[in-house]
Amino acid sequence: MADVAEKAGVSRALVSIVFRNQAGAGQETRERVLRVADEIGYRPDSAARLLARGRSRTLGVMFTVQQTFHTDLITGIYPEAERLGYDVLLSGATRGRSEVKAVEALLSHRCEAVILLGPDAESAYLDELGQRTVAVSVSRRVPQARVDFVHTAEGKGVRQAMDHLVELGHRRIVHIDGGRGPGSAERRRAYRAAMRRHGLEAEARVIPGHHTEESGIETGRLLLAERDGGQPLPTAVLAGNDRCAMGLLMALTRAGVDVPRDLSVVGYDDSHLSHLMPIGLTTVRQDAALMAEHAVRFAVERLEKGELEPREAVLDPKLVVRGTSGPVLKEPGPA
Amino acid sequence: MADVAEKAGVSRALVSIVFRNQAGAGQETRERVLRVADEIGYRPDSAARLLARGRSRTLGVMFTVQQTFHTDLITGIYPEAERLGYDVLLSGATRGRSEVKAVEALLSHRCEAVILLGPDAESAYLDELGQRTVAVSVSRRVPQARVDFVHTAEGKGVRQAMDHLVELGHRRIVHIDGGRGPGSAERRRAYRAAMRRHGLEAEARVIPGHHTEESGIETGRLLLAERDGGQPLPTAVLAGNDRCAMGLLMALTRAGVDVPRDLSVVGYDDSHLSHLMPIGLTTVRQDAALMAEHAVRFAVERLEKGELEPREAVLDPKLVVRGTSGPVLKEPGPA
DNA sequence: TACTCGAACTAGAGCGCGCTAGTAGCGCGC
DNA sequence: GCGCGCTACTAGCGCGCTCTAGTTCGAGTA
Repeated sequence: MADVAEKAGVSRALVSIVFRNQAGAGQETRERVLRVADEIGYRPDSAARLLARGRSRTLGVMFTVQQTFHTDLITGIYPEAERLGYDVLLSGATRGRSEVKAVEALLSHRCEAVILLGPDAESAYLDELGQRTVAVSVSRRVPQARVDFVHTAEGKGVRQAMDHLVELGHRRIVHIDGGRGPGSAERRRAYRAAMRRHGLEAEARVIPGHHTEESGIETGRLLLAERDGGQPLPTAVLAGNDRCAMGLLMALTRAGVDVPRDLSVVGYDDSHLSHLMPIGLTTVRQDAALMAEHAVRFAVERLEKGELEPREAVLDPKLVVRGTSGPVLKEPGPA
Repeated sequence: MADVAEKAGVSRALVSIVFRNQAGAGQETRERVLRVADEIGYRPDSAARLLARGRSRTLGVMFTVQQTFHTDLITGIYPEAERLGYDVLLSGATRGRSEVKAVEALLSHRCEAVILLGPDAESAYLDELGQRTVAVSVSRRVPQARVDFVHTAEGKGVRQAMDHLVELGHRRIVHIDGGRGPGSAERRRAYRAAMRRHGLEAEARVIPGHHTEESGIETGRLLLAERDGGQPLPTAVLAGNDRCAMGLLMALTRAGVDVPRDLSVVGYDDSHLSHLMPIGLTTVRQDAALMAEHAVRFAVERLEKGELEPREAVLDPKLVVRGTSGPVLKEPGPA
């Protein structure tokens, strides 16, 4: 910085002003400083900057590396953060790297707030985190903790999906749940409620699963095995999320089951995977861009408006009917 | 820090020593300092630490948000970096956020080196980057640039795949390439060479594509349309990567084409997607963990051993035969 | 006793910025 | 001619830490 100042024939302070885009520098000087900086290859050192300023204007984002929906969220976080003048740091949780570790990395890099995408950590930890810093949880509700919360109205989404299936004549509708994954409990509950509401209580069946392709495949195998054992296939499956639905589809299609003729499949998320299949996945759309926007805004507002109470944003999901759901054919007689 | 020092009755320097776990402090004092720090809730400020130390011991990783193989690499980068005592910062390129922007973010956060996963930026930029800092390119060869390079021997991988297919009796083998994606040029060249070597020059056909599922689906549609127009399907397809192979599989399976009976498909990468399909994707395995390890090690060694020349690591790919490749049935007569 | 030596500790400069308080120069109105 | 306000710029302190070059002190050695 001193070099730039000298070479441009100004003081360091002026260079600082130029780089902060602040008033107080002539147009001509401004250009000269920028040109010289470019020549030298100078770039403001954010460590020093944030030390001097006392603020880092940086948001940390914790995500799970393999979750495709998280990448959709990240795609939405960047522009909104930039719009509000914040930097974004990513930290991934992987098999060998726990969420806690990922979050600690963010904090030690001086993030002012952390945005947690579908966190799976214990609520006690999340609460403590919320006390220590500004935290936003996306998708995962943490009832007692001091964290903002952004999610879609899971119940509403499931209800729409179920109404859609029932309208198509489905009765044997199975739900693969997402274990203790974010949103799973709500979806499970809504599924049960919908079955009850449609008088299908007796048919209700929740198969334990996860939010992964593997889980879908496993369930597919299970259902096929049952069929081969004489038990009829369900006519529709409501999967825990799109990845699970994808796995299921692969397993079933592979075994000659025609989707949606023999069986309808509905996913959840509308992650970018959903468009991929030639016939498209019928799914409950969570607006990732909008969720990301809310998460960023919550964090920034808490940072800038002092001690706000944590808030909650509930977005409306929307059923997107594509090719994997269709009317029930004639019910085959009891096997 | 000054508070801690005062309350513990020592100098700030001593507190610094304790927190850096350095020699030069008595056991008793050490404990007292730590206890006091805990009471006050003191945490060393990494910004100041970084500024004072002049080194951040942080590696920046630029990746493309939707590329599943990148997530495999990231999973491998974390543990190796930790082992060598380095922090990792992630920065994603997305639709609205160019690679350049992602890299600049890393640099301004004081990363000492950047690891670029399958970079797509112009070589001029990469070279400039290599001059300015320690840079490692994974998968993408940048001939003239001052960057380390980690990749798999693309030619070898393709050759193995092609030998496998030819051995199974395939002759009409088509290659969907990856455009100007990392490794694509090498794979394309190796495909052509293999066809020539097997005397199949006349059958060689490269269909332009990308490293995405969409591209596979599109190609699937194209091939099906050609079939419906009277032209026979190829008997095998070598896709540009796994994602492309996946898209292709979905399109074909969906249309009633039996893989591998009617057509064999081979992918590239062995990303975690490959295991997913019930029959498994035959693919060329790139060892993500090993690649990640090399990339990290290159970066760290260049950082610590002064002005080393950029190096290149070529790993051996390995054909993984799973369920999507099989022997050619009787060749149907000319349509 | 006089010294050496190492362990335990301290003073204080400096890392690269931002920011406050200031100065220089200039056109303006009265 | 004077004060006024405005723009363009500068001096220099301080952010919270690390690190070098010390100082102090007690034990060991001749």
